Amino acid sequence: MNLAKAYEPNQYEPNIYALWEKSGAFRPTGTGEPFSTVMPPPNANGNLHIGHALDMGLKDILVRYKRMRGYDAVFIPGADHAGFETWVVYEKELQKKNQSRFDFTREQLYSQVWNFVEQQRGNMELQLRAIGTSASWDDLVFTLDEKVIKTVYGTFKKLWDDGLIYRGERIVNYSTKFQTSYADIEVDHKLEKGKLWHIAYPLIDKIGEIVIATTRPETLFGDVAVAVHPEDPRYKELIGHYVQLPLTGKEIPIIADDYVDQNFGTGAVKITPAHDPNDFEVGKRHNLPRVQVIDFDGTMINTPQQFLGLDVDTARKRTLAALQAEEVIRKEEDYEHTVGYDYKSGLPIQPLIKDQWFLNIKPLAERALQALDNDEITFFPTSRKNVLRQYLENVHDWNLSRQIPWGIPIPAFQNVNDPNDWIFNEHVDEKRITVDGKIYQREEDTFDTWFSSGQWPFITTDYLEGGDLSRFYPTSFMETGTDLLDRWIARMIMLGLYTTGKIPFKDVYLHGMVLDEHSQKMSKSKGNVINPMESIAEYGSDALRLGLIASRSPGQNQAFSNDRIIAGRNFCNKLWNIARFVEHKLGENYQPSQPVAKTLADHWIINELTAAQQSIERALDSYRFAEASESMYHAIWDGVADWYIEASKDQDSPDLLAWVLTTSLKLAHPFAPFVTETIWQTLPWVNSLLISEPWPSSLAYDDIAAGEFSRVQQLVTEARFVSSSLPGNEKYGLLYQTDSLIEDNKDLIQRLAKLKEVTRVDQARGLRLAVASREAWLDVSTETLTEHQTNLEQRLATTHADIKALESRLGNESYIQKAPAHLIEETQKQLRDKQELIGQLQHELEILR
RNA sequence: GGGCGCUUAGCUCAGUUGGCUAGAGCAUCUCGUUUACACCGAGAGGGUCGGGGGUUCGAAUCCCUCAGCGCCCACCA
Repeated sequence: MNLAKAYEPNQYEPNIYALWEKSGAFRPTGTGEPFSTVMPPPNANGNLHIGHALDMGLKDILVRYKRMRGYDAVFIPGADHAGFETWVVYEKELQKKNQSRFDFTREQLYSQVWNFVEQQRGNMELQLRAIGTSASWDDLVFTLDEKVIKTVYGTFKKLWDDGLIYRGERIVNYSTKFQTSYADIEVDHKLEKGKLWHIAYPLIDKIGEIVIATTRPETLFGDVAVAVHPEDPRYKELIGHYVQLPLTGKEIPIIADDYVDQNFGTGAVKITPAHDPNDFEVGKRHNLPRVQVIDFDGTMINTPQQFLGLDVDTARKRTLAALQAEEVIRKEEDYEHTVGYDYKSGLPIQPLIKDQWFLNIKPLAERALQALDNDEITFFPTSRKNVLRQYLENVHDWNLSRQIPWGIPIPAFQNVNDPNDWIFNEHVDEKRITVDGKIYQREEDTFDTWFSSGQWPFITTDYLEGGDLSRFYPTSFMETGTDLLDRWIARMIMLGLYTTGKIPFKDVYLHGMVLDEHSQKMSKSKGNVINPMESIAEYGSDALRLGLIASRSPGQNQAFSNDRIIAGRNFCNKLWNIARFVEHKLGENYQPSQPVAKTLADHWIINELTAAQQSIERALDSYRFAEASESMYHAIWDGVADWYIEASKDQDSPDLLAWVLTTSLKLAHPFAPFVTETIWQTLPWVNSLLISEPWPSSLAYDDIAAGEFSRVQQLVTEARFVSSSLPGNEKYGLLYQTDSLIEDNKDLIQRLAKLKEVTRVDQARGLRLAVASREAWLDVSTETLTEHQTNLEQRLATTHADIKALESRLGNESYIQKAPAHLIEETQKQLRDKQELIGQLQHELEILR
């Protein structure tokens, strides 16, 4: 088969993927030790970004590697309904049509979004195929599949029965833009320069005033008290007295509470239970009323007429103006504090009171901490374990409720006659149900997406049901972005341990962000996004994968640019051309016999590839992807292409050449699946899929012969180096006296070192090559030789310095006593070599003088 | 206020428990059309591993300290 001169990935990739998929190669084989990894489900209606390509690439390398090593390997794919994310997109669609969520019932909205997602869902899955993901598609799970909902309800019920679920009125993080509450970790905290206003509240039954300090004057209308520290001498006597709230005339009490810090602000705090979590707690302790002045849509309510309906920002300005007019602002100071922002809209989060479902997660977190303490889960990088521990030690109750229709409905019903009577029931498609003669109305909220995602490993493996894939739980390898450590990894560990009693995965690998070439975050607005699909179209899927994993270490954000993809593309082309050479050399009908090493180069390349294989294994077994890929890259490019292929032009060893090609393809396959399989399919002697081939097995070789080839290399390298440093671009001849290595490899040496000829002579002349244990001269004229003298002198000087260093190391008694024997031996050998070299160089200089 | 990480060649980064002359890709310079590949080959230059101190026979690697940068967590108005 004639291969084109350059590898054109687009011509082959889709067919190769189809070939794999049709053959069933992605499915677990059922034999061997189980190895499993679960896909962090990409948004079903989204497009893959560069992070996904890295994410999937890393897992796919491992799965392909394990598969070849004989594991019963599975990569379980998924698709995420991405509750809130998708909802935000869909709500925009509604707005375009001038519609609002309030025009529809939950069921109507749910089915509308379902259709919306369904239309675009194929996209993401096609893209996963384009990046070469060898996922077991038959086992794909969508996060709204029935079995997911069933399992989630089961978990919810268990938590409910264990008394860990409660419904309560709390201050929640509320997005007034999207009209839903958030979990704590979905709030972005930003440090901001603001103001602290000191406002005087006049006393009612006494002369004087009390000055409070606040950053949020607009919430003043919701004030129900002023709190001071019980021991504060400034205010002690005022406790129990009343003040008049400016602008409203409302009378509110001065109360005492330990929570107040005497040293902050004025030592007097306005208490607004409806709009501040601390105040909420104070309010509960003192049995204060709650006055909500900011509505769920972000506008003012329950205020004097002039402020009604204003947005928070405007309300603040007008309030301040009004207070100014009443002359009650005593001071205005600059103040830096953190403000919570909606991670999606960028608008401030409002703390508002809402009835929500909470999970008391402390007991689950404690269990997870135990697992961490027992090292049941290994983290890559290890430092993330402490980050996770810190998070687990500080978790607060988890707000599970979301006020959006696109998600898994919370299976709870409320007694219409008794608001405190809630029951668990799965009939969420009915608005009202009757149980024991009582009528119950359903909860309209849905679950936080992460509540179901947190159960992903045991859902996708059907562990609770004991399904076909249940043997894969706990999963072997979990890999995702560092940003998901708390929102996903932590929850999977907690919910996995709680529900199954087992850790959900043994190893966690976290990758950093893929940044642009200037280490900036990629974003559409900056226009610095590298689109994986465009890269694939231009350079090929393998090129992208190779480029992404190069020089990348776990947990570290790293810059990325097209250069790396191009380097990957070039490597694929190199592989391609190796194959082209080999196939041409072997002929169209070649059928290999058992390969046996004959030439020195044969022994050497077996040694090289075996060493590379071992280093790839070591690296991949500890998830050092970049290192594994680098070993593979250099073994093939430097070892196979630059030396072995060149050598094989002179010394024929067809069976071994075939072995070298197939071994190279196998070693490269996890990293560059498409090009290796494409080549594999062109080999006249194979009738299989590379993806299902076993990992290479070793071949016998002779260490000494391999070492001999290294000596040829040394000679060649020296001849090249000296030739290139000589004036002009002549080809020189090589002269030698008695040297069987040179004698036996004349042609090879001549070709590799680009020599005019290699000749045996009785009387040597010219320039002696500085290679230990070799007697060889470049046949140069006397003039050239003279010009080369400074060169020689320099080498002599550096060699002297080297010898000195080695001698002093060996002269150090502590070194001899404490350093390992092999190191000392090595040092001694180095010294001997250098000494021999210096003898040769000195001899050369004497001749010149 | 806590925690994590980074500082190594012009650029972007590797460097596993301390141990060969500290590496890679890209970039730079010189030479080259040898029947796989110019998406190539051969060769070269370029680093006191952020500063200082310590432990050690030996430190980019471990410890202390200083400086600069980045990220995450946190309900003090």
